[in-house]
Amino acid sequence: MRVSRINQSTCLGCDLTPFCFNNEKLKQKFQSNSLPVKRRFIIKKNERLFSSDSHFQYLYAIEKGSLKAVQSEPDGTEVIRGLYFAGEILAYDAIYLGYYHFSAIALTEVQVCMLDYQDFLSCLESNPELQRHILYLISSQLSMGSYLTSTKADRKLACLLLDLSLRLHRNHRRDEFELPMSRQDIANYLRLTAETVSRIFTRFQQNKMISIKNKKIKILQIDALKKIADGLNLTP
Amino acid sequence: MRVSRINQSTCLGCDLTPFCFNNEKLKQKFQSNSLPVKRRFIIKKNERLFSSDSHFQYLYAIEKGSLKAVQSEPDGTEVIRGLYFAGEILAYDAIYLGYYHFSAIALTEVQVCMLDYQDFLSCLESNPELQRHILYLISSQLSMGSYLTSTKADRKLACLLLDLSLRLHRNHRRDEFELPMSRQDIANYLRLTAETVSRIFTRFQQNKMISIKNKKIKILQIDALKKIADGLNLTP
DNA sequence: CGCCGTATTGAGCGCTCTCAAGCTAGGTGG
DNA sequence: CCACCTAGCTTGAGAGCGCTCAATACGGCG
Repeated sequence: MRVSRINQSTCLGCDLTPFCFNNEKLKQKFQSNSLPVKRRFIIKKNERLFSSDSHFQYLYAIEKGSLKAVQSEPDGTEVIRGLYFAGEILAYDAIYLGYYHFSAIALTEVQVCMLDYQDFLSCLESNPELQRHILYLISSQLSMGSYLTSTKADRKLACLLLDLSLRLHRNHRRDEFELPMSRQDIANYLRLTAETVSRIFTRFQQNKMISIKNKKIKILQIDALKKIADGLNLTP
Repeated sequence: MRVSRINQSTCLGCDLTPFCFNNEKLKQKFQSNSLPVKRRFIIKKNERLFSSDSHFQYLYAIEKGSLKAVQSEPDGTEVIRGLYFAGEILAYDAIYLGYYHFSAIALTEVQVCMLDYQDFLSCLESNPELQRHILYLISSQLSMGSYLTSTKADRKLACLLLDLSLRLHRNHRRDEFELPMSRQDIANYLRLTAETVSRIFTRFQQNKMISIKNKKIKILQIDALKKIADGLNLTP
């Protein structure tokens, strides 16, 4: 992994910012020598943050950019098991397993911050607010990507677009955004083919629900999109 | 909800047993008046433990029996979002939402134990071991049911059978067990139809991988079943 | 024994996949 | 500047898997 250390002062924040180990609040509570080891760095597009099956030691906070979680199937194919965006924490599932469940690969240039899990646990002991917060954060992961179980391709794609429109900008929805991934990656994540994704995109455009220019997406009728995401066909 | 209080001495254990509030270890640490409110009771088959959208207050530990997590879709249909078995804790996802995401309905007679979440958090503050344990438990939920995203019906069903063979007996695999649910429930959970489930069951039997007598399942060739679960067709 | 909900089996349809052929955008070199 | 190249995207035709609808078989229970 190529690592460029960057200035500490450039922190862009994440889900743990209110409890960040750099915060003055926490500095007062702990001796500074007990603060978690922390490094912040940038990886380039298509580079790997960590590899599947490697030993779990760090949680990663994404400050900027997007990542995909890639898992190898027994038959050799690779499936995308998750998408992660700026502000989010990566690798909660490894807490249980003890190793990373998947490889994390940058979809764009990515700025991350690594948190030593053991140090994190030490911090947790004397910080009840952080205890509550981390349970809250992990709990939120349980309902993520539940739309993947849908059997309808247009429904899955509508859900993904709504998901992206929120999560690409730290849960502030925007009706205009840039797809951080290829059609093939979208298809892989949704368990479809790139052809099907392409066909549904054109259908959505014909219905004037969205417009697409390369990777630039604009949601034109969010209510119509939400109806499809809810499994309600416009023409039942 | 009909509730039959039962004797405290009949506790059958759960994932939190090593840290149970009844444990002598913990009794020594806390004043007994600060111990979480706790009730243990039994609900009958098809009865509801809690309802979707109702206010989250309790986590539930299943001591005995099986439950399904049922969610209503906007179009009125109901989908099964999860299955829960003896020893497991229910409703982690509600921590984030503040309300229950789904209704929990008993597939069999069920014995549960309710844990007030606020009291649980209070307990957590002074118990670092429990802090680690609860993160471990919630983390384990993140990889649960990941096979639902598979697109192949036989693969999903093979995964479910292997899942059940483990989780029905507190993670001790048995090659012989009783299906706790109907074909329709299986189909609903796997996002298939009851007909497809039935057809695949007969195919699995013809291949001598399993035998079925009503709800009694016996796994005859676990390796063959695992190959299908891994997405490796026997005749590629 | 007869009833009714559940499970199995069959025939035909539709959605998504497969395979194959164009198309577009962005980059390279003459 | 433009011809070319390549990877990604789009579009089309046909096949396959799971769904729909319908009929039949089974099993628990009165």
